[in-house]
Amino acid sequence: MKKPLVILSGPTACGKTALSISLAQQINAEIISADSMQVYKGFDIGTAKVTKEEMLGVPHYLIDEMEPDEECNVFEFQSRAKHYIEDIHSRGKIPMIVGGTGFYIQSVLYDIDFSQEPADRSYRHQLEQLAEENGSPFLHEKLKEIDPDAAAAIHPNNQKRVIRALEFFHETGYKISDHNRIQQQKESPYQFAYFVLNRKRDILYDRINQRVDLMMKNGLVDEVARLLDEGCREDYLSMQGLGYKEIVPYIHGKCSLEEAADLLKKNTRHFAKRQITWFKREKDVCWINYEDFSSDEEMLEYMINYLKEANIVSLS
RNA sequence: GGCGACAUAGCCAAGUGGUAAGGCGUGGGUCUGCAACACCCUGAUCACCAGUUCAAAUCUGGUUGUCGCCU
Repeated sequence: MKKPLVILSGPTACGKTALSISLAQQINAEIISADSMQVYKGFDIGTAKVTKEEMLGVPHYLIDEMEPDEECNVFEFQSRAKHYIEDIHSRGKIPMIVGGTGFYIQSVLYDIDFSQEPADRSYRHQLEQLAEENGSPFLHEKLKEIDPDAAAAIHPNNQKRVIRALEFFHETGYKISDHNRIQQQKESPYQFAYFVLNRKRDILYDRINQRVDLMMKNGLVDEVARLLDEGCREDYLSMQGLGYKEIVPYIHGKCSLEEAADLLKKNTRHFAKRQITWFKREKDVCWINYEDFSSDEEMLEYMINYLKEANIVSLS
């Protein structure tokens, strides 16, 4: 029998955190965060990171695990998450992945194979140089020669993906389109339930706007200033997160506070929309539309019943 | 009441006779080692009516509305 795994995701600001803790308490689960930004130490207000108090004693992993100058990526996330899942299982508890980074969730849920040798950066830099000099479509032409399927699937303007496809071929000798095809057919090694919490669009957008206002009130600017003081550089991956890349220009006097806040709201709304698009094509998800329930208790009850039927928690 | 200006998609906005740029927002989508990333797609017949003309968002007259100035 496959081991159980519960996933709770959804767009930013939909209310995942509070729900996840209630659910974890009820089914005796421990939480693994699937959030590409909450892994960084010191990035608290802008990432709406769970506080110790909010955790109510539920163990959390993959939060505050990396330094701001380190670079998290799917592979890194996947290997750490797998390790925690195993550990939680070994103690007879249920691992619960909570967070909004769909790609990270996917990597663990389907145990996607990233096990090739880590990229030697020089080839990537070479390609970036080439793109710089000859334009992005030039690389796309090269990709067409070695992997027409990948070239057809990736837009010529999407330099990052074109480079990755080229890099993959360079490293492994295989076409990334073949690799992807195989990975897509994988079945999950887990007995899983994949909840996606969502709200009506206009309500979600309202919540996002209000949350940004709250972040500003709670000292987001101070947090960003402090990170800069501590030596965080603007080009760190960690500083590219929402709430950071918008505030830095304000601190450097390049825009007004209001402009920065408006931009942050807008970017966050766009992000939420992209997340929803991602979940729509993820198979086997159980949508939890907030408005369909008359209370949080009713919603929790529904989820627990679903888990029972899916044979993830035992009937009792 | 008089004079003047303006009236183009949800918003901003180009276009002054040949059959509607662009930006933003919105909506949809792609994604398999940077994913809170990167990338793609998405709309109007130009306030209304009448006229001039082969041809009008672009010219003329009227109507309505908005803004400004004047009494």
